[in-house]
Amino acid sequence: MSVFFEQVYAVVQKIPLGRVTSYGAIARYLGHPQSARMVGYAMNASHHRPELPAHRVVNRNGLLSGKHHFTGSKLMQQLLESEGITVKNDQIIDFKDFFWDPNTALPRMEI
DNA sequence: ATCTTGACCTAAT
DNA sequence: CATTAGGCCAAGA
Repeated sequence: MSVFFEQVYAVVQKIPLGRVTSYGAIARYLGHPQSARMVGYAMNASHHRPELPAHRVVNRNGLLSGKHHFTGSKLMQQLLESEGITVKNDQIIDFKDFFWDPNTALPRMEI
Protein backbone atom coordinates (compact mmCIF):
# COMPACT_ATOMS: atom_id res chain seq x y z
CA MET A 1 0.00 0.00 0.00
CA SER A 2 1.43 3.34 -0.96
CA VAL A 3 2.49 5.93 1.59
CA PHE A 4 0.00 8.31 0.08
CA PHE A 5 -2.88 6.04 1.05
CA GLU A 6 -1.62 5.84 4.62
CA GLN A 7 -1.39 9.62 4.79
CA VAL A 8 -4.94 9.91 3.56
CA TYR A 9 -6.14 7.56 6.31
CA ALA A 10 -4.18 9.52 8.90
CA VAL A 11 -5.93 12.75 7.93
CA VAL A 12 -9.37 11.15 7.74
CA GLN A 13 -8.94 9.86 11.27
CA LYS A 14 -8.39 13.43 12.44
CA ILE A 15 -11.68 14.73 11.11
CA PRO A 16 -13.60 15.85 14.20
CA LEU A 17 -16.95 14.29 14.94
CA GLY A 18 -19.74 16.17 13.27
CA ARG A 19 -17.51 17.76 10.66
CA VAL A 20 -16.76 16.81 7.06
CA THR A 21 -14.08 17.48 4.52
CA SER A 22 -13.51 16.87 0.85
CA TYR A 23 -11.26 14.68 -1.22
CA GLY A 24 -9.58 17.66 -2.81
CA ALA A 25 -8.87 19.32 0.54
CA ILE A 26 -7.08 16.21 1.72
CA ALA A 27 -5.14 15.95 -1.50
CA ARG A 28 -4.09 19.56 -1.20
CA TYR A 29 -3.01 19.10 2.39
CA LEU A 30 -0.82 16.19 1.39
CA GLY A 31 0.87 18.27 -1.25
CA HIS A 32 -0.85 16.72 -4.27
CA PRO A 33 -3.47 19.29 -5.22
CA GLN A 34 -4.29 17.48 -8.44
CA SER A 35 -4.60 14.02 -7.04
CA ALA A 36 -8.07 14.26 -5.57
CA ARG A 37 -9.05 11.12 -7.42
CA MET A 38 -6.39 9.21 -5.61
CA VAL A 39 -7.93 10.23 -2.31
CA GLY A 40 -11.20 8.78 -3.50
CA TYR A 41 -9.43 5.70 -4.62
CA ALA A 42 -7.71 5.41 -1.26
CA MET A 43 -11.09 5.48 0.42
CA ASN A 44 -12.32 2.77 -1.90
CA ALA A 45 -9.40 0.67 -0.78
CA SER A 46 -10.11 1.40 2.89
CA HIS A 47 -12.81 -1.17 3.44
CA HIS A 48 -10.45 -3.25 5.52
CA ARG A 49 -10.39 -0.34 7.98
CA PRO A 50 -13.83 -0.24 9.58
CA GLU A 51 -12.77 2.30 12.20
CA LEU A 52 -12.13 4.93 9.56
CA PRO A 53 -14.83 7.64 9.49
CA ALA A 54 -15.11 7.46 5.72
CA HIS A 55 -18.56 8.98 5.83
CA ARG A 56 -17.03 12.31 6.81
CA VAL A 57 -15.40 12.63 3.42
CA VAL A 58 -17.57 13.96 0.63
CA ASN A 59 -16.95 15.71 -2.62
CA ARG A 60 -16.36 19.40 -2.91
CA ASN A 61 -20.06 20.21 -3.36
CA GLY A 62 -21.08 18.43 -0.19
CA LEU A 63 -22.58 15.60 -2.22
CA LEU A 64 -22.39 12.08 -0.81
CA SER A 65 -20.64 10.70 -3.83
CA GLY A 66 -19.45 7.61 -1.99
CA LYS A 67 -22.68 6.46 -0.45
CA HIS A 68 -22.95 3.48 -2.74
CA HIS A 69 -19.83 2.03 -1.24
CA PHE A 70 -21.39 1.69 2.17
CA THR A 71 -23.45 -1.31 3.10
CA GLY A 72 -26.98 -0.07 2.65
CA SER A 73 -27.81 2.93 0.52
CA LYS A 74 -28.76 5.08 3.51
CA LEU A 75 -25.98 4.17 5.90
CA MET A 76 -23.69 7.05 5.04
CA GLN A 77 -26.51 9.55 5.44
CA GLN A 78 -27.59 8.00 8.72
CA LEU A 79 -24.06 8.15 10.09
CA LEU A 80 -23.79 11.83 9.22
CA GLU A 81 -27.19 12.69 10.61
CA SER A 82 -26.36 10.86 13.82
CA GLU A 83 -23.52 13.36 14.16
CA GLY A 84 -25.83 16.32 13.68
CA ILE A 85 -25.41 16.93 9.97
CA THR A 86 -28.50 17.39 7.84
CA VAL A 87 -28.56 15.54 4.54
CA LYS A 88 -31.15 15.95 1.84
CA ASN A 89 -31.05 14.33 -1.56
CA ASP A 90 -27.54 13.04 -0.85
CA GLN A 91 -26.51 16.63 -0.29
CA ILE A 92 -25.22 18.13 2.95
CA ILE A 93 -27.22 21.18 3.97
CA ASP A 94 -25.10 24.21 4.92
CA PHE A 95 -22.06 22.28 3.82
CA LYS A 96 -19.70 25.19 4.37
CA ASP A 97 -20.72 25.41 8.02
CA PHE A 98 -19.64 21.83 8.64
CA PHE A 99 -16.66 21.84 6.35
CA TRP A 100 -13.41 21.06 8.09
CA ASP A 101 -10.33 22.02 6.13
CA PRO A 102 -7.13 20.22 7.13
CA ASN A 103 -5.16 22.99 5.49
CA THR A 104 -6.29 25.44 8.15
CA ALA A 105 -7.32 23.15 11.01
CA LEU A 106 -4.10 21.17 11.08
CA PRO A 107 -0.59 22.53 11.18
CA ARG A 108 0.75 22.73 7.67
CA MET A 109 3.07 19.93 6.75
CA GLU A 110 6.56 21.18 7.32
CA ILE A 111 9.16 20.92 4.68
C1' DA B 1 1.28 -6.34 -21.62
C1' DT B 2 -2.85 -2.73 -22.82
C1' DC B 3 -7.44 -0.75 -21.94
C1' DT B 4 -10.99 0.89 -19.05
C1' DT B 5 -12.91 2.66 -15.08
C1' DG B 6 -13.30 5.51 -11.29
C1' DA B 7 -15.72 7.81 -3.32
C1' DC B 8 -12.36 14.00 -7.81
C1' DC B 9 -10.93 18.89 -8.96
C1' DT B 10 -9.54 23.00 -11.48
C1' DA B 11 -9.20 25.90 -15.29
C1' DA B 12 -10.57 27.05 -19.75
C1' DT B 13 -14.02 27.54 -23.15
C1' DC C 1 -24.53 30.18 -16.48
C1' DA C 2 -22.98 24.72 -18.79
C1' DT C 3 -19.76 21.95 -20.74
C1' DT C 4 -15.14 20.03 -21.84
C1' DA C 5 -10.46 18.77 -21.21
C1' DG C 6 -6.83 17.50 -18.73
C1' DG C 7 -4.42 15.71 -14.80
C1' DC C 8 -3.98 12.03 -11.30
C1' DC C 9 -2.59 6.75 -10.89
C1' DA C 10 -4.41 2.18 -8.59
C1' DA C 11 -6.97 -2.08 -9.68
C1' DG C 12 -9.64 -5.28 -12.59
C1' DA C 13 -10.65 -7.28 -16.96
